[in-house]
Amino acid sequence: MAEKKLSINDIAKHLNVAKSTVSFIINGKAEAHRISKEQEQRVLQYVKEIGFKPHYMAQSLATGKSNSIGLIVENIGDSFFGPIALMIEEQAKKSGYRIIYSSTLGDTQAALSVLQLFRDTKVDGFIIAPPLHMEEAVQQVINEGVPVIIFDRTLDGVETDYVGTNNREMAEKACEHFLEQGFKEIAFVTLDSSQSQMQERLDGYLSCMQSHHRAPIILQMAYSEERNNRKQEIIDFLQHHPEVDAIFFATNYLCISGLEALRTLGKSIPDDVGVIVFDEHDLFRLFTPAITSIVQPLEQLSTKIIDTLLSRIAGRQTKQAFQQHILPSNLVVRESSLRKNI
Amino acid sequence: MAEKKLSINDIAKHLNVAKSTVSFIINGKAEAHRISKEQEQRVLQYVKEIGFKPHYMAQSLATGKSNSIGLIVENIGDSFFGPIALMIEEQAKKSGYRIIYSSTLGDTQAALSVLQLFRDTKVDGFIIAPPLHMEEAVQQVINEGVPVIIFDRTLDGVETDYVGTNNREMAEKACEHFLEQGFKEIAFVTLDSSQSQMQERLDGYLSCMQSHHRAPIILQMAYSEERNNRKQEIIDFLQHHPEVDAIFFATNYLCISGLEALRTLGKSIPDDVGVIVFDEHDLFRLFTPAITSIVQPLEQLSTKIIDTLLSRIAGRQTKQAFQQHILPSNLVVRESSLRKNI
DNA sequence: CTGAAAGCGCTTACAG
DNA sequence: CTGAAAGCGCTTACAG
Repeated sequence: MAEKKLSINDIAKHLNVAKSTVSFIINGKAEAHRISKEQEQRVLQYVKEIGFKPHYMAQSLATGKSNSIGLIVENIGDSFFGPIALMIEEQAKKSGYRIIYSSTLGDTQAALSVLQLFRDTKVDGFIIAPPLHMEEAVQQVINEGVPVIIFDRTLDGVETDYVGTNNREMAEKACEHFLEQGFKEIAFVTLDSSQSQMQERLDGYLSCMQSHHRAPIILQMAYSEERNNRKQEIIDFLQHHPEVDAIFFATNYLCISGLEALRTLGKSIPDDVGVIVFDEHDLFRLFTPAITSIVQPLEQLSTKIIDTLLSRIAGRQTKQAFQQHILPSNLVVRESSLRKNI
Repeated sequence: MAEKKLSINDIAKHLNVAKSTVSFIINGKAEAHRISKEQEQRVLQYVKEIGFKPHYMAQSLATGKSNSIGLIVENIGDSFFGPIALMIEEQAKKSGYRIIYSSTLGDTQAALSVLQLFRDTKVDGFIIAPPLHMEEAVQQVINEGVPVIIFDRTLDGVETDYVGTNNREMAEKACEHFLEQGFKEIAFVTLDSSQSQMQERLDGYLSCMQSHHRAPIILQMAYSEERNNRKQEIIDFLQHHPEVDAIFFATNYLCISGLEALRTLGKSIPDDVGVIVFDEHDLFRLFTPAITSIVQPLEQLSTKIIDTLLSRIAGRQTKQAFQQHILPSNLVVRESSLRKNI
């Protein structure tokens, strides 16, 4: 059954030409090497006939290119990273690149080891939403000349392209919106993470509270927490803070746990507690009441990420300075943040 | 900056030993080749010192192994495939395999071309949730001796391992549950796809209806349909079938569109219409009312898929017959399928 | 116990 | 216009 795979060598022999001639023709460099049209046709014809496909590994070894991109995200099964990964893949495919991915689940060790693995694989470029403490390792990759795009959260002191959203501004906007609607005691439920996007969201919240002379009420949780523990932790928090009449969740999964907690406590939204969440999810659109969300422009983000990377790989921008691309999100106001009787 | 990458050759030269000796030692075959402990220590020590990592591509080219697995799913951003991909990756990582993935979005052409791409990459094995008409291409891969695990839907006539769930049985069970709860006119909303898992779910529904002498009411939609069109199509369908008092959705995304449709129509669940859906989603747990779901054992499925594949790759099961692993799902009854006033 | 050599399948100066 | 040859970095019979 298993037909023997033919090589460029076999073709050369069969056709009585040099290996290099075949190689040139296959790679569309026939003209550049002034190979006769007849030769070219003959080879192309035969290549098609036997369905020859070059051996990627060999090609990679010889050229030093792998035609693959390493994608390192937090969780490929997440409603933020999943769709982004899908779109990035679609675009990469058009340019002939494969995606090798890995989910870190926020674990720095895991991220470091997969970064090493991908380096060994000689990926042509990286797209990374890094966990904490990746600065050094990522900088090293960049120093080796491999293009890296950082997204979703920045990496302090690392010089490379970044794509993200206006976290601080949107958080502030969400908070202001609560106040405009007459909510007074606004809690912020977030991760105990010093990742930049989390810090920015926190900053936005704090800044709003401060300028309105209100005391911040904050719950910070571990990323690794089990879903059930998260729910319980939120319940405890709310019981210790009965004054809270609005909650701003810093991520979609925190909000999901939060909605479970509110349900358990029998709190009604938005009458007892208003809700806003950073990031979108099918759940938030369809929940009763629908949840006000800060929606990131996933498609634009993906496009910007992959375009920037491909340009770097192609070397078109080698001299261009690294850029910070901030694509603004959108506050989609739904029922959960509207005071009915204002 | 970019330090020159050292090769096995450099090591050999530096240490004054043969390349092969270094290779053997690095690959733990020192003993088998009766290399002296001192040599081994000396080499290992130096390897560690300079942080040498073998070049994967070169290794692959020489051995014919790539240490990577091709994962082809419908949509990596989906709440079924996303989590499965995450778990498969976690497990594969432990055994030193990378995952290269691609989403087909149900498009056979896309799937064929990525299959070819992965073959050229010399992946060591495939995990595929195939779209239609992949029989021939997949069989060809198998014939070349590359292990393939098919999951979620079968491929007619293709001889290989399969991992899936008891679609037919669960669909029947869901339908029976509706009837027990006093629902009479049960509609089935599905894809117009002849994929096996869809057919099995349809069969289960039909069989239940038949044995209770009820006429089936079916809506079949295209996978490629835009979300908004899907919603509208469901609205039209329900308006043409005012008798419907329960809907069984064949997939999670169909149900999401369905919930939007019901909301637009102002129908209340379960009083006007009961709802059950095949597959789980955060939305279904937290929706008001919570939606009864058929929950697949994602973790078990992932484990079975990757274990089976790794065994095949290791050649441990070459002689073992191909197997059909059917892991049963669970009908999680929630509010949406309970008749309040029965 | 160890080393020289061929080979994996390609690319690319270089020489004619 | 075309071909012989070296090289990418590894592995693995084979010979001593």
